[in-house]
Amino acid sequence: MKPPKSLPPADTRLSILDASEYLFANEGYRGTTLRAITKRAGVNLAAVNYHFGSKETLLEEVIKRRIEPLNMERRRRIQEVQDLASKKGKKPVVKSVLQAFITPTLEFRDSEPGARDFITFIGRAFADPDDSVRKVFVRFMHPIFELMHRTMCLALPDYPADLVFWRLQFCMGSLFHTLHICGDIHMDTPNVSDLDAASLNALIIPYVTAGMKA
Amino acid sequence: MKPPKSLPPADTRLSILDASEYLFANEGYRGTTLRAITKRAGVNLAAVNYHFGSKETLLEEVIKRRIEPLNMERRRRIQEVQDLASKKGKKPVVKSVLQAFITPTLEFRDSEPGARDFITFIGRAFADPDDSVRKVFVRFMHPIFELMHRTMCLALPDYPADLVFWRLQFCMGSLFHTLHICGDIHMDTPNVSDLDAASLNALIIPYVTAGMKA
DNA sequence: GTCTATAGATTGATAGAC
DNA sequence: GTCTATCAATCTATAGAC
Repeated sequence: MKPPKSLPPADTRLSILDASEYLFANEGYRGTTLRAITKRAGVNLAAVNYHFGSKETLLEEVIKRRIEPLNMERRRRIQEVQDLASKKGKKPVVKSVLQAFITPTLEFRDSEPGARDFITFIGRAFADPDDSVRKVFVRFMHPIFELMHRTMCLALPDYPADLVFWRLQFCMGSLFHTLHICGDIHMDTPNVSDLDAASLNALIIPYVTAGMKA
Repeated sequence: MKPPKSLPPADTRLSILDASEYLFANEGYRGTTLRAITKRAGVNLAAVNYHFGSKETLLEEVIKRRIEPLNMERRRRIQEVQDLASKKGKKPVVKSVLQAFITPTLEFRDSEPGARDFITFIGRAFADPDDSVRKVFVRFMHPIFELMHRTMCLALPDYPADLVFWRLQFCMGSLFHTLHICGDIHMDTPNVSDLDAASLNALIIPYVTAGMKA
């Protein structure tokens, strides 16, 4: 044990990121003021502009911090499903492709403190009325969605690419809706917020798999 | 033809409702200022508070105007499916129950000018970071969702009510996501915004039906 | 009912001392 | 790097003339 040196160092930059993540997820980007962020982070108001330059740059950093490792894992699993299939000279399995995207999303939610807030944020992000929020998320998600689409087209070679595109959109809709209703700290929706990753996964995978193959 | 009397009368109250609907859908409730509304409506800034009392009451009226007739039609169709089934001594058909909710939603979108904006608004509403928006929509939607749940439980008597609940949520997620990506005037998503009600219906119904029965 | 003018509060951002 | 103080712009809402 180190001897206690005055106050804990508490990285200012990190505190701001954590506080912003919580507030952006639960009050929205527009509904979150720099004053609310710095108060929650326990830092000075001017610190946000010193460390991040602007509220918009802060948004970008909040998103980037979590989505890059998450997308890395998604990409790894999708690639794995594709490689395993091609090694056996078979098509990828629809269910496995969907799991490669959805399961790490749900697991990430329970993996570390704060990640749950971010996942709620994702759930709202594509419907966010604020342009800047949607644009940042779309920019990060577009490549991985393209990969999903290509892989799913391999799994369902007889389906038109447009149909696969729309069905993937329906899957995304189900997932995002689930993520934000589970994260809604303001609404009193009983038996919704207390499900863990495994239970949600067990509920959603059979549904989207059947819909995709319909 | 009447002789032109100075300027067209242009009901102030109605102009405000139409302008608010458009702006709430496309810029969000928080992102829409009373100044933007009155400018678009071509009326004086003070008119909003004179006719509606507050921005929040205006929100309520914008939603109520469209959702009451829409929910009436949904209720009528769900009831019809249920009655027809019980008259034949059979279970309601899963696909018909889903259609009774989804099809009027999509048809409403193309039924009159402005309705499309409102449907986009619905698509975003349940993920809206603003409490007041979610609360108003939830209040209007809760009874009709309960009716859907009861009817779907009749259609799938061997499925636990909780499972039916979650699968209905997944259906709602797919529908809402579709509604707002189709209405996104800011994002450049090709071959998304130009689909009519019938095409969307033909895409989504087989998907949600298969998922529901999975 | 419609208008101008403005109150009163809040916002993101910054200048400058320490 | 952190702080106080403050600017300039914005917001909702209202008072009061017409």
